[in-house]
Amino acid sequence: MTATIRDVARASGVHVSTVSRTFSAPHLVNPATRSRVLAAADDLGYRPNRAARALTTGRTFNIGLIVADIANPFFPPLIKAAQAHARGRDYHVFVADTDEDPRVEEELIRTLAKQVDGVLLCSPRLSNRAIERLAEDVPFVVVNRRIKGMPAVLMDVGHGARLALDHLAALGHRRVALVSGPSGSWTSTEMRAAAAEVPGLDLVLLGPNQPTEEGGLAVAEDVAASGVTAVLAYNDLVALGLIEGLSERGVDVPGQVSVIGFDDILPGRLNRPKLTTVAMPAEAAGRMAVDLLLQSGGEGALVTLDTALIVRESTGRAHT
Amino acid sequence: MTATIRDVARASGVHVSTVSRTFSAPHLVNPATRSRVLAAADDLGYRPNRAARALTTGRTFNIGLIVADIANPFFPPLIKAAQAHARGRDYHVFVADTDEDPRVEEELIRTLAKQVDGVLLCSPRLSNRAIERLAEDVPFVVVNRRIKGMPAVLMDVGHGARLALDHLAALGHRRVALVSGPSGSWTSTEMRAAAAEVPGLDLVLLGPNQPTEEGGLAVAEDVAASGVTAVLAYNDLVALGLIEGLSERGVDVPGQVSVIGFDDILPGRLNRPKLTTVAMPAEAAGRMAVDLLLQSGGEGALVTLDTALIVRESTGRAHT
DNA sequence: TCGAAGGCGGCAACCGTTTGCAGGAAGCTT
DNA sequence: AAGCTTCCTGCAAACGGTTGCCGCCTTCGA
Repeated sequence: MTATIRDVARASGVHVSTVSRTFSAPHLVNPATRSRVLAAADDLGYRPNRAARALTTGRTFNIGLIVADIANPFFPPLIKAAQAHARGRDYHVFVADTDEDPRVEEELIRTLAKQVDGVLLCSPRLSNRAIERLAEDVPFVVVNRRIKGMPAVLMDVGHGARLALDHLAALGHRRVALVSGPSGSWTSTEMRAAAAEVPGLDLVLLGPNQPTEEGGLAVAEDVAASGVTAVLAYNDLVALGLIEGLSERGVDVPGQVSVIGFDDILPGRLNRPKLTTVAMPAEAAGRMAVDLLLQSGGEGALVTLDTALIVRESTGRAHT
Repeated sequence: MTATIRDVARASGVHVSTVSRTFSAPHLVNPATRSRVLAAADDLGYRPNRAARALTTGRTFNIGLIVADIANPFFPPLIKAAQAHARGRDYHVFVADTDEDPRVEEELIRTLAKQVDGVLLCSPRLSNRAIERLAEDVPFVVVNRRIKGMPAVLMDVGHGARLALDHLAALGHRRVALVSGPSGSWTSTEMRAAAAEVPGLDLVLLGPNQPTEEGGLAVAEDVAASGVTAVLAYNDLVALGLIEGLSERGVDVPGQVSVIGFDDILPGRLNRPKLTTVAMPAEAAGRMAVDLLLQSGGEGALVTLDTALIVRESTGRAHT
C-alpha cells in the first residue's frame, strides 16, 4: 500500500495534523519541523490523497469537461487549452464524451458531480430545463449555449453567419441552403436567426442533421436536388462530408456550388479545395470557461467571443 | 447540500448501514425495507458519493486514460471505444492529455493514481524505467509500447510497415525515406526494425520529428532534397503535412513521390489525394485495454492486434 | 416444547485528510 | 517578574460511506 499521512507522522515523530498542515498550510508550521516532515514524506513517497482531502474540504481541485463528441476536431483544441489553463491553477480537467446522447450526458454529469468542483458543458444536447435542474448538484459553465442566469461562454456565430452570407451574396449567390445540425443545438438556432436578417437571400433549410461527416454525406443528395448555388453548413465536418458527397455526384465545388463551414478545424485546411469557414476561437473559449468556473463569483457572467470569416477555396462566384 | 446516507437513514427510519447495504449489497436487506429505503432515497435525490465510497473500499470505479495528444485524430476513436466499453461495466473513464510532455505525463499519473483503479497509458512518452516505477502506485495497461511484465495492447506496426514497404517495392520504388516520430516512441523503433528486414530497399532515415502536421511540413524540405521516390511516415498527420509541404514545393504526390501514413484517420480519407495508409485498430485497442485492466489477473498479458494496408491515392508507380 | 439455524439490521470502527480548539513555550512589554 | 502575545503543535471530531461482528426475531424440525 502507499504511504498515508499517519506513516509520515510516525516517521517524523509528529502528529498527523502537523503533517497535514505541512502540505495544506505550510506557513503554520515551524520551518525546522516542516523540513523534517518533508524529508520523511519524500522518503516514503507520500503524496496527499486528493479524494480523501476532498471529503473534508468539499473541494476536489478537479474540473469536469463534457463534450458531445471528442472525435470532432473542433473540441480537442478547446480541451487542451482548458487543461493547460487549469493546470496552471493547480486544477485537473477530466474529459468525458457523451456520444451525442442526452441520456449519457445526464448520467455523466450525475456521477461527475461529486468528484469535481464544477463542470464545463460544451455544446450540450440536454434541454435547458434538464441543465437547470442538474445545476443544483454542481456548478456549471456552459459553452455554446445560452441559459438564463447561468455563466456561459458564447462564440458569436450570428455574426459569423452574417459574414459568411454577406460573402456569398457578394459573390452573386441568391439561393442558399442552410444545413443545420442536431435539433437541440443552440448554434443551429443562432445561424437561422442571423440568416433571416440578411436581405435578398432565398433560403433553403435542410435539417436536422448529424453534426458529422456522415451527416454531410447524407444531405448531399438534398443539396444537389435543391438547386442552390451555395451552402452554409453547421460545421466543418458536415461541410467536408457534403463536399465529398457532392463530388461523388459530379458536382464541382466551388465551380457549381460554394460551401462554407464553421469551426476552422485542421482537416478543412488540408482538404482540397481548402475550406472557406467561420473560425471559432476554441482555445480562448476553453480558457475563459475555466476562468468563469473558478471565479464563480460572477453568477450569470456571460462572455461572447468574436468569430471571423476565413476565405479559402471552397467558395467562388455564382455560376447560373 | 445534497442528501447523504444519513438523511436517507433518518427519512426511512433505519440505520445508515442498512441504507448502505441497500445500494452495495441489496440481497442482504429485506425487500420491504429495501423498497422503503429506495423510496426515501429517490425522494431526497440521494446518490452514493463515489469518492467517499472509494475511501473505504479502495475501488473508485474510475479509469484514467492518458494520451499524448488528444488533438491527434488517431486517439478519439480509441477513447470513445474505451469509454463506451467501460460504461457497460459501470466504470467511468477520465481522459487527460499530456501535450507530448513527459513531465506533464508523470504529474498526471501521480495525481490520477489515487482517484482511479487503473490507468490506460496510450503511446507514452515516458521512459520504460519511469513507467515501471510509477506502476507501484497504480495498475497500468500500456497501449503501443512493450514493457516487460506489464500488460499491453500492441498493434502490429511491424507487419503493417512490411506490408507498406512491400507495396512500395512492388510499385518499383527503391529509394524510400522513413520519416520517424518522437525519439521515445516505440512505434518508430518497430517501423525501423521492420524496414531493415525488407530486402532490396535503399532506406533514408529522417527524424526524430514531431508527430503532427507541423512535423510533416517541417520535414518536407529534407524529403525533397533526399531524392527518394517514396516515403513511409510515422503517422497520417505527418503524412498529410508532408504532402502539403511537398505540393508547396511543386512536388506532386503520387506523381513524383509516393506517401504512406499510419493510423487511417478521417482527414486522410477526405484529403486529395486520398491517403494510402496502414489502418490501426484503435477501437479494438481501446476495448481490449479496458478488459485487460479490469481482469487484471493476467499480470503480463500481451495482446497484439492486426493492422492492414489500405491503398488509396497517395501511392503510385515509381517515376525515375 | 425446546433448541438450532438463518435472516435481518444495528453498532461502531475505519478509510485518509482537514480544522477548530486549546494549551505550552518562548518572546515581548511594562 | 508578571502578564500578554505570538507561534507552534496536539487532540479529536468531522467528511460520507463500508463492513465485521453481534444480537434479535422467526421459522423449523424433532
